[in-house]
Amino acid sequence: MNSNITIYDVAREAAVSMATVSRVVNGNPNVKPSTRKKVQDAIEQLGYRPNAVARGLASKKTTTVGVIVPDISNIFFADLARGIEDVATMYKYNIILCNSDQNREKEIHLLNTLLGKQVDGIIFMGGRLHEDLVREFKTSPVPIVLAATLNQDYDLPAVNIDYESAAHDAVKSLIDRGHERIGFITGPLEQQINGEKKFAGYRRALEEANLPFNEQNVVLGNYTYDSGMKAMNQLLELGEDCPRAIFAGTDEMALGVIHALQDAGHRVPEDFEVIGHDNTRLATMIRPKLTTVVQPMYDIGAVSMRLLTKILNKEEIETNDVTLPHRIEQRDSTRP
Amino acid sequence: MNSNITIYDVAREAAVSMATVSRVVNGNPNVKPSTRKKVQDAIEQLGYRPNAVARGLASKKTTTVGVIVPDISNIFFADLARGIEDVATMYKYNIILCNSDQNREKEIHLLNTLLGKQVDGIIFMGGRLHEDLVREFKTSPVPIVLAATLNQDYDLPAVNIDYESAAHDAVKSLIDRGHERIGFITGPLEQQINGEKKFAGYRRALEEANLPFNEQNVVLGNYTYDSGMKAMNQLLELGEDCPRAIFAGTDEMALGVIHALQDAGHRVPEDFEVIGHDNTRLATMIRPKLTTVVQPMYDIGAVSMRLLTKILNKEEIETNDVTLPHRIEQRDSTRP
DNA sequence: CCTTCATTGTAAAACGTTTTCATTCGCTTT
DNA sequence: AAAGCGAATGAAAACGTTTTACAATGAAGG
Repeated sequence: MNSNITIYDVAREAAVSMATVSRVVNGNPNVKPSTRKKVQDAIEQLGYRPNAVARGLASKKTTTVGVIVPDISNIFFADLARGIEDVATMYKYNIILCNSDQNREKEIHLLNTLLGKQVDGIIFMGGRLHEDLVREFKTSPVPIVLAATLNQDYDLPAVNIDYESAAHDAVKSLIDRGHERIGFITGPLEQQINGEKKFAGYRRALEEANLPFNEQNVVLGNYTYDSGMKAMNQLLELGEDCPRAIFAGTDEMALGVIHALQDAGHRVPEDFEVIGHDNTRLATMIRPKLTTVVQPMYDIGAVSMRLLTKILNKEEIETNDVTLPHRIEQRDSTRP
Repeated sequence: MNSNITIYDVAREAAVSMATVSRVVNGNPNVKPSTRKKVQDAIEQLGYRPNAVARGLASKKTTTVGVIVPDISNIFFADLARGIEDVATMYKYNIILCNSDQNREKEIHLLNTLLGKQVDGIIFMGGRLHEDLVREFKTSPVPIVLAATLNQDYDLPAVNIDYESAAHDAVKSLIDRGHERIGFITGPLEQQINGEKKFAGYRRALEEANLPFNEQNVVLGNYTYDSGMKAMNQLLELGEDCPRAIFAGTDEMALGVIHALQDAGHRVPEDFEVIGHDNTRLATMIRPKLTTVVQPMYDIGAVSMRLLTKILNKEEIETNDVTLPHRIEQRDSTRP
């Protein structure tokens, strides 16, 4: 309809130059009110809609940022993405969303695609940061911030919670309830967040209570419900030695744990206590409701995007590496 | 690093014209192999990365499509989005993702933003299509396809399942089990999908079985878990008259229903049978596992995007209005 | 009434591609 | 050897903005 009408048409209609039209479109104050009015009327009349691509070329700003997540259909990243999008909207940015499936080559490819599209910045989420990816990040022509993603050297802008401490708190709360054997169902240990952080927190809590670490109590999952069930069933095979308190690395796995337990005829929290991690909406959609570590995904997304805007605007920044607070939400999968 | 090097630099380095560089970058066959090689080497050497914005301006194609969803943090739309993104990637498109919150003004605003960004097409999801939005859609300079979204006149490209029939089947299966009072927990009736389709299916199933329609058996929810609980509790207040079979408009509400029932000391499926709708991943994350109508969200997304690419490529199209099959996934919230 | 300095407006040069059209090149064909 | 022809290349004009460098206008100061 109006997609073929240009700034030049508006200029002609309003009998001014295109620079003037550009000024009014961009809110430049150096335009006489009467002229502004004239131009606005012309815009209205013609149904003019500025071409963002041309604008991007001329100004070298696209008001678009790239977002790379492992998988948007994962409730966890979906929440994060929503946080990002909300503050992006607030600052007039749009989001190009990409799924990486945590695949290193895809990640690099997506990064290059996004840079080719001239995004003004990028927000990245991923489990493991390969060195070559980090290298690319560091030489990127636009700022990149990590959301809920650790990098070895902590020298990239990032927003996280303190995973070590969160895991520690969760496990300690279980210990404080009198448990001596604590199961830990974790995601892949290659991922720093599991292997270095949550796991360390688990061990620290044990040590502080002078409890022995027993390898058979930690079992690997892959974040999914099914893997949580499977992991719990594996623990149950320990028989007498099976831990009666479980800390699961994600809520979804925790649900699997609880159902595996219930399917085997056990009661939660009477026979077994379980704590999850993330506080996704799932946590309240199960009976018993899940006690869980709250990782504020939405906030992490929002703060990441805000941090990115700060960098883009060259605002003063206290710290590049922000740590958001966590806490444990007490529900019914642990005893009061 | 390389973001300032242009096609012109490559041309100089390879001692050819920029037109030739453009040719090799775009895979134009009319380039002598030796020249092609020379250019590719220069590209490699300089780390040249084509500027998609300039490209978009010159070619009037951005290989970007806009996606408008009510709320990406909703598992339902997240799945859909993943389907869209996957086939978009397949066809070398990127996705600009926007949340509308089903807000009419936001929807219109987003549409205009996307058109301003010169997307090649748009995929839209939303509950209710206001007339002015439909008008904008019809005059849009780029194709728009509706995903899991109805429009009154069925004259826009769209991908859906047959909601009326799906609801009918669900309710009929309940009737076939001997129920005479069937509860229907629905989303807002202004939304065509509920008010016209699912509701109609519900009534048709009743009629076909010569069962009376009773208004008190249908109660409104807003798609959320909590609203499902609340709705069920409201039904329970009917006491003796409370239906013992419930059809819930979404899985999430169905979970709420089941938990409301369990919290009140009832057993599912022994005392009450429940059928959900959508078959989100939630369906298997509850005990009893949820019997539900499967609406293939991922597929709807994927097919929508595929349809869009067909339109963009001017491929032959059988029909603009595609209906995907549905079925009922039998699980444990209904008796065998 | 003439300077001088803001204030507004203009013209034109970027921005980095694609694309059109013309030209040149390297071979056959005659 | 000339002509012809398709393939390969190049020159330059879009594409629709922003931005820069100026010019014109008008008001204020002397």
